[in-house]
Amino acid sequence: MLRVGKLTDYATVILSIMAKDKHHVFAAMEMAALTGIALPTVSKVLKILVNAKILMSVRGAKGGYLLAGEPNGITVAAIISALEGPIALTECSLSKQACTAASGCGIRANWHVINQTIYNALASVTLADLIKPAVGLEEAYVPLASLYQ
Amino acid sequence: MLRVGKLTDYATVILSIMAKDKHHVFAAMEMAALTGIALPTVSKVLKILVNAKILMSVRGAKGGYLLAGEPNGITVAAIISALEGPIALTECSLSKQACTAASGCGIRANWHVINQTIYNALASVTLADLIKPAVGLEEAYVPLASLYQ
DNA sequence: TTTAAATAGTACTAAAATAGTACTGAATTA
DNA sequence: TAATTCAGTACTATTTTAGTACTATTTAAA
Repeated sequence: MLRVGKLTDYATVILSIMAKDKHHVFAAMEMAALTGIALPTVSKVLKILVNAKILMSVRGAKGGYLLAGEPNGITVAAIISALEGPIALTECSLSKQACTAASGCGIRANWHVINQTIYNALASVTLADLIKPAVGLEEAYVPLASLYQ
Repeated sequence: MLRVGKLTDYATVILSIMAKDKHHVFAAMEMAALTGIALPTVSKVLKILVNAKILMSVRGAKGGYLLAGEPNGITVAAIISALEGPIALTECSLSKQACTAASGCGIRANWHVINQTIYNALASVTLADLIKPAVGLEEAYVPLASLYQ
């Protein structure tokens, strides 16, 4: 439901490995070996992360990649945005008159609130949190409905 | 980023229209006219919603569709699940030894927490909320990070 | 200075998911 | 019994995503 692509998944794994050894410069091939992901694919993900300024790259022999900042400054929202593109909700696919007449627009405004809320939530979790041991699921409850009361 | 398909979008529009006129039996063709969505597509969405027990159907002449329950009992999570299938996170796409060795698994557990949290949040919003006027964005802040402290 | 190692960028191909359509069958009402 | 309307299935086309290939550029070391 919250569909994130495989590349995003790869990115979190790659970044987590880097976060645990912050000053090590990882070559793409090294990362491919560590994760089991094919080299061209790892390479693609790494390039995307550099463009998003989440990673820095060092070119030439002995080059590679390393985190551009501290793990607690890299948010999950930033990682997802880098891989999945700008946060685009479903754009209005109804004709404008149908939208207004059929009361679709008000719904969409509410959708936007929900999506923004979820984005904010993801922006509050960082790579540093991600490499901590997982918390218990029973604690993971955020009542979004309170926004509507 | 939180990508929901077009059909899910259609579903929210359709359900909102129905929620505003709870006892009216809407024929598929009527709904197509109201929304501007092509009849076969509306029909497809309606059938899916019936299977998910979000809608009831009345067959035969003068038949159609209507809500199976009260708007405040139909959650956004239920609507999304109906259209997008069971909430499937990205399944582990790394080899098992790489996963364990490369510390990917701990990350995935954290992913699961985040996804579950977002699901819970969506489960707290109902169709009744969705047809209310939208709330201001500045209020829409849910600090997920608190889970990690 | 040359060679090897490594990233940068672009473009392409293949596979998967999604959206939309068509058609046949079954139920209900008039 | 005829007309209306939903039920179900299967199919096709489109779009998105994943993955690959290739060339250029940069840097370290021999």
